[in-house]
Amino acid sequence: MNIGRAAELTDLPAKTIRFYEEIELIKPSRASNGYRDYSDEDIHRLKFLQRARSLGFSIDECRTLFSLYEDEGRASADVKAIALTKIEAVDAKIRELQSLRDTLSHLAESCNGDNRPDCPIIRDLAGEAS
Amino acid sequence: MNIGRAAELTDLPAKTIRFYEEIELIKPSRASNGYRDYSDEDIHRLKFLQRARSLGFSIDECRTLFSLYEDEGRASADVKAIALTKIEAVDAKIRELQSLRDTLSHLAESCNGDNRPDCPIIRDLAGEAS
DNA sequence: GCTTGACCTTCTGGTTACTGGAATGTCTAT
DNA sequence: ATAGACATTCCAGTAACCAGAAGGTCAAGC
Repeated sequence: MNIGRAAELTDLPAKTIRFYEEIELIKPSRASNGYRDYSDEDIHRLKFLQRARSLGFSIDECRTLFSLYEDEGRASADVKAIALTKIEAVDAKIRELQSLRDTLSHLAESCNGDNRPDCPIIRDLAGEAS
Repeated sequence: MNIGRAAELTDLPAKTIRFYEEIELIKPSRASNGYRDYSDEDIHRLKFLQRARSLGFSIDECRTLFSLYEDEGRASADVKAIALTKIEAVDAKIRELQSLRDTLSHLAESCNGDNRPDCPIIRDLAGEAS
């Protein structure tokens, strides 16, 4: 099937699908007219990618997940380890953003938000003690 | 003063300081030997940038904050609006990450993490119903 | 005067994961 | 024959830098 149909089925933009081919995540065959021709197996891989990416895994992690997927002798511990590492990274990011959020709200709350120029946010950025 | 000293004072890598010049956030003068020469005012601007970036403001937002900083007739409401918008964006990102985290922990928890190949995480990615 | 090492310069290319657009070719239907 | 929807490749741009190469400058020590 053509790339347009593959895009529909996988919820991925055609551009992205071509990109995945360029970085060798998939290797669809070509029809006689030069158009890419996606098999059900290709679609399956693309869906796998779509899901993994939406779960926050990087392209490189997707490669690893792919190889585990294809490895019938895999240990589920290896897959779980990747997931746990990702969870830790997400947690760290959340903590970072929450701390950011706290600082920003403190600053915003202390600002009158009126017509006058005096502003604790600007003072903070300028390094002046509040 | 030289870029190395500016880097020390502002907690920014020299590479980053050169980059900020390239995108015209600062315009240090040059000494006769061609070396960049940073004034106290330059350092002040760099520190402002460092702080604003660490608070999560984009380079473009930094430009706006700079112009507000320099505008003696600014309304603090304008600054506050930027901060509030940023807080909303941070909140949205946090919510997104938390939802991600939930999905990932569910998957991880349901995985034995042993030597056997059977793995609900892989099954999920492969689109198989659990 | 010469060397060494630390510092500076510019320039190019890489990072992540795409996205947009131009120029061109193909298919399908009227 | 022509229009419109699709496909192709290739180039460039996004955000905010970082790494490294090739080379110039400076201060200290011998």
